[in-house]
Order: sequence, then structure tokens, then C-alpha cells
Amino acid sequence: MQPGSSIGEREREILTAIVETFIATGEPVGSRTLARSNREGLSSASIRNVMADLSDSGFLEQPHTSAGRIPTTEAYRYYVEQLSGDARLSPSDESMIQGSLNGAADVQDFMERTSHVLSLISKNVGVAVAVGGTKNALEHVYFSRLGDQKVLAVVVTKSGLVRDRVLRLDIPQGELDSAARYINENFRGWTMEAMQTEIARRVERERSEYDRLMASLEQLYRQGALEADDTTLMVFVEGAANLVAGETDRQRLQELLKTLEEKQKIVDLLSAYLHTKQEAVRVVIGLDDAQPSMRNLVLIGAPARSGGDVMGSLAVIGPTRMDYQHTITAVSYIARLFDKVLNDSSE
Amino acid sequence: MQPGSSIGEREREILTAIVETFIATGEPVGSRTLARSNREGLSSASIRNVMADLSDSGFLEQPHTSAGRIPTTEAYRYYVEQLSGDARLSPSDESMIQGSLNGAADVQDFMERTSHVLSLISKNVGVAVAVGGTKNALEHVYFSRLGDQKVLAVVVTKSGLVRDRVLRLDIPQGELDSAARYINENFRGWTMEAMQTEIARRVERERSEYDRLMASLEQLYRQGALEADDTTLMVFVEGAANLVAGETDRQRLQELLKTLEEKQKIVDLLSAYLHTKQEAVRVVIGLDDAQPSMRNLVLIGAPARSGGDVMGSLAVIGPTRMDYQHTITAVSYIARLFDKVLNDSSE
DNA sequence: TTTAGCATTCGTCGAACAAGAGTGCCAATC
DNA sequence: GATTGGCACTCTTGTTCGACGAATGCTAAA
Repeated sequence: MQPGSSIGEREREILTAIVETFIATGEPVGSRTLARSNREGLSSASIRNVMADLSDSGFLEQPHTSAGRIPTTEAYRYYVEQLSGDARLSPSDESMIQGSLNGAADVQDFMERTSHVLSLISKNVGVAVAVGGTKNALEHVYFSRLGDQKVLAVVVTKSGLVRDRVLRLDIPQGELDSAARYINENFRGWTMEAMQTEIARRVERERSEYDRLMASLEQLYRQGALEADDTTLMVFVEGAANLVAGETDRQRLQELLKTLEEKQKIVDLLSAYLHTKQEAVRVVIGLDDAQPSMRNLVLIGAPARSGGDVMGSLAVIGPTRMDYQHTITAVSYIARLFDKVLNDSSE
Repeated sequence: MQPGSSIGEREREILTAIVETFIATGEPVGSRTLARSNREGLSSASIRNVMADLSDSGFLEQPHTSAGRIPTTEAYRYYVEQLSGDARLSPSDESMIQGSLNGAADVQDFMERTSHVLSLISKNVGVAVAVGGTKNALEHVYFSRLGDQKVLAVVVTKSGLVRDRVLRLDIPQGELDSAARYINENFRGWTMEAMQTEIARRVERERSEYDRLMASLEQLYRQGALEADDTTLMVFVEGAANLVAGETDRQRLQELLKTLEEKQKIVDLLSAYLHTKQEAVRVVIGLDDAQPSMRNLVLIGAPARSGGDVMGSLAVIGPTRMDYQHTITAVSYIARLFDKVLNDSSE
């Protein structure tokens, strides 16, 4: 925003020092503190000058005259940009993650563990979202009568997602079986989206003739038995308790926690920033325009990929005061692992 | 605990007045405040006397000399006991609950909505837990290969619970089909528990002979494909944000929220208090011996029944300062509705 | 260009203090 | 004998005031 060109080597160094000590201590950092712990022996006065410049450029601000300086959102952005991109996770972290993620029973469990592990390793909020994805390939459908007028519909996709739904229908089991057989034989491997539209088309075409099968199909379709898309939403948010320490204002804290409980908002948030096809980890500093209650929070996320498809996203949400380097590498690592585990036969 | 016999009409009235005003204001209530808003015109001095007695009996305590009195756990218990048992929910509440609970897509969704509605109506934490229950009757199993070495197992119970799990197995689809057919034909309607033990028995018996089917069954069994019991755990906790207002200590608040995120602890908690077969709403005041972090919290819960079976529990968790009457009737109402909706064809 | 020095600004901490709320107890009253 | 008014006493809470410390900005010197 402000002239980034005004940032020379010295400015850079002092700015990152300020950001880091602020992250560590949480208190406004003054020139003396900085002068003491500085590699090159700069005096506090020189540092003051630089700090004044940085304030002018919009990277620092003061809570009040005569307190130290605090990094602005801009400063965090700059700080993150110049972080080393090729850091490695500690072996103990890696094995912890692997240990947690292996042994997941199903996709849902896997997503849950992912959010959990994200939360644990970042000591912040871990989020994992899987969208049923209309581009998921159909594996199998299965209908079963539960009682009078109730039918259970189960849709399984190639990636292992299972979607079940209870419908109010009164179709005998025999017809349900033939409907299922019809779909399984004709549409296995189709994407959910294509399958749905095609079935709708066929039902429409055959409407004039009286056809039992088509009638059943139509009913099933209308009741949403075949939907495995956005309704199949898995949202896991874990570690909300970690935000208690960060947010001092009780009112805000409450709103924040409330927001985190609203799955739809979480999905919106993630899809707003991670809709990208890119594999890279994305760092968004300042979530206020997506969610007002998330002012001065940070999102560090990546798309969750399985094979070539994006099947959701995973992220860490935390205060601006967080360990960026560590969290970024962790998210990146987990995102890669995610892809691997979900595809390899190694699971 | 203390001589309850010492509680006469006047004591009763004053005690409930104290409890109610404390619930309303949150501040220690003194004799003057009480004297002012008292139906019968008792002077503050008389009230002081009664209050002194109640303190001796262990129903009241003082934060410090010369502050008002605060109800003890004992007082809350007493207060709840003498509440009217036949209160009705307001029509708007009832319709809100019904509106929320209808339109649930499946059992999982239904449980989720239940916890949500419990949270909304009590303005506290709503909890709904469904245990897969070994006494659930089997409806259908279904196995499907996903890729090399991966098999998807889906177990459906009569009550509409669906459990899916991905296993690492290398059994061809043909054999999976026969295994599924075998189970479906032989064990439909059995309880999960009985089915499992019987299969284990048969596998054991046939072990000597070489039998493909039994070999497949054994593998499936060993990998837990047929487990629909405690692993099939649905735990929904909603409205944790509501606790922010109640707990002043940040440290405790954090621990509390953390506890609420641990599903296992929630299950333990509920099963500790709601293991009963009784239909009644149970009010537990002071959860500290079940969960230390839940000191001075209150649980108002009921078993979640479907037909004759207990399939889980639902509850509200909140601070001692809550609207007992309203919450109790709400929980009771929802518990009854739960049973009805899940069984009637009306859903 | 850097640094030392200095006046200035402001928030924090602690003490002192007044105000308010409540209690317990005693004596008077119904 | 139960109830009440009065009174001394105890504590918490809020406020004011001053000292202290941390930082700043600016100026002059190195």
C-alpha cells in the first residue's frame, strides 16, 4: 500500500525484529528493548528514527504516545512475505502428525483428525472442510425401506464419501432394488453432477409412458436421494478454546466463538480465500471483510486435494500473534500428507 | 444433607427468593434488597435472622463478611426439587423447536439439530449424543472395493443409523458380495451384538475347513467392518460460546471449552448421569466429580429414546445461574418429541 | 549519519480515603 | 416469643493523587 520501496535492509531487519518480539511478548516494543537484543549494535536513538519512518509508512502504530510500537496488518503481511519458504517441520512434529492421521476409519474420521491435528500443532483453531463435490465419481447407491413410508438412501462416491439420508417415500423394496440396480449399472463412475442431470433428463423424456422404474426414479430424485453435493458438508472445527487467551474482550470472544460454530460461515470463509486451484498455502491476514467477528484474525490454509481434485480445504485460524513460520510449514505438510494418504494404498 | 426438616414455609419462601434474585442479578443478595421486593412485608432484620439459619443449614454462603448471601449447591438442589413439575413451554418455543427438528435429512442431521435447538432455547450449551448401541437391529450391510487394498464397509441399522468405514483389505468384489449376501440373509434383524458374536462363533467353528466365505468374513470381522457399537459415536455440542458470559476466570473458561471439545469426555459425563432407564429429566447440580473443569456447572438431561430403546442422551449444560424451570420443561419436551419424530411416520 | 541527552507525555501501581452495602446483635415492641 | 429498629463494625469498591517508569521526539554534538 504505502511505498514499499522505502524499505531498505535496515528497515527490514528492524521491522521483522519488532514483529517477532511482539509476537513473543504481546507488548508494544520500544526502541530500548530492541537496541539491547539487536545483532548489530544500533543505539536506541537510531532505532527510533527508523521506527518513526516505519510508522509513517504504515507498518507500525502506537497504542498511545509513549508506549512502544505495534505492528500493523501491513507489517504482518510484509513479515510473512519475506519468510523463508523452505522450512522443515521437526521430526517429532512430523511423526505426531502421521501418527494421528493414520488409523482413520473413514473419510469423515480422517477430516476430523486433520482438524484436530491442525489445532494441536498450531495451538490455534484447526479447520477441515470437505465439500461433497459434484465432481465426485459415483461408486454405488443403495436404497432400503426402513418402515412404513420411510426409505433410507445411501450414496457412496469413489473417494469414499458416504452420504445417507432418510426420505419419506412409499416405494416397495422391490422397486427400490431395481432403481438402485439401474443407477449402479448405468452410472457407476459418472460424476454426481452428470448423473443427476442425466437422470433428470431421462425421467423427463419417459414421462409420457407409464414406467414404474422411471416413476420410482423420479420420486427418489425429487426427494434428494441422489444429492451428494453441497449438502454433504463436513466441517470440523477444533481448538476454539485456544482463542480464549488471545482475545481480551469478552464480548468479541463470544461472537467469535459463535461464528466458529456456524458451519456455513466457516465454509464461506474458506471458500472465499481458498477457492484457488493452486496447491500453495495461503496466508490471509485480517479476516474482517469476510467475517466481521474475525477482525484481526489470521487464516493459514490450503486446499485439500485428493488426486487431482480439490475436495475441500484445511486451515488454521488464529490471532495475528502466532508462529507464522511453524504454522505455515505445518499446514503445507499436512496438505501434502492429506493428498498422499487419501490416495496411496499406503493407508 | 443438613437437616432438611429445619426448612419451614418461611425459610422455603426466602430461600427460593434468594435463589431467584441471585439467578437474575448474579450478585450476592442482601437482606434489604429482599425485604423490599418481598410479597409479605417482612423487615430486613427478620430476613437476616432467617438467612443466618439458612447459612447454618448449609444453604447459603457469604463471599465475605458484609456481602450478601449466595446460594450453595445444596440450595440449588432444593430449589429445583420444589419447582412445579407440570409447566408448559410457550407456544412460540414449541413451534420453534418443531420447526427446527422437522426437515432433518438423516439421523445424524437430526441429532445435530437437536443439540442446536437445545442450545438456542436454553441459551446454554446443547448436547446430543447417540451411541450406536449394540442392541440396534441390523438392517443391511454392504461392502465395496474402493481401490487396491481398500474396502468400504457400510452398516445400516433398523433405526436408520449408517456407519461407514474404510478398511485395508484385499478381497475381490465377488467375495465381498457373497459375504454381504450371507450376512444380510442370515442376520437381518439381529442385534449388532448378537450378530457379531454369532459370526465370530461360526468363523471359529469352520476354521479348520478351507472356506472362502468364512475367510472373508473373518477378515471383515477382524478389521471391525461389522462394528456399529461404541465406535459409532455421534456427539454434538453446540453453544459453547454461551459459557463465555458465565465464567469469569479465563483459565477455567479455557479448560472448560477444551473439555467440551473432547467428545469422549462428554459421552462419559452423560452416561455417568443418564445411564438410567427412566424417562424423566434429570438435573445434576455440580459436575465437578465427573469433570473437574465443570465445577459449578449444571446438567439438565434426559435419555434419548426411540421406541423402547435408549439410543443416547440429550442435555443442556450451563452455569448454576440458569433458568431451571424453562430449561427443564424444554429438555423434557424435546426428549418426548425426539421419540415421537424418530418413530412416527410423521417425519 | 549516528548517537547522547533531555524534556515531555502517558499509562500503571500503590496508598489513602470516602462511600455504600450488609451483617450481627441488642433492646424495644407487638 | 416472634418481630423490628437501631447501631457499631466489617469489607468491598471506586476515586483521587502522586511517584515511577517506559517511550518518544527533538536538538545538538560526534
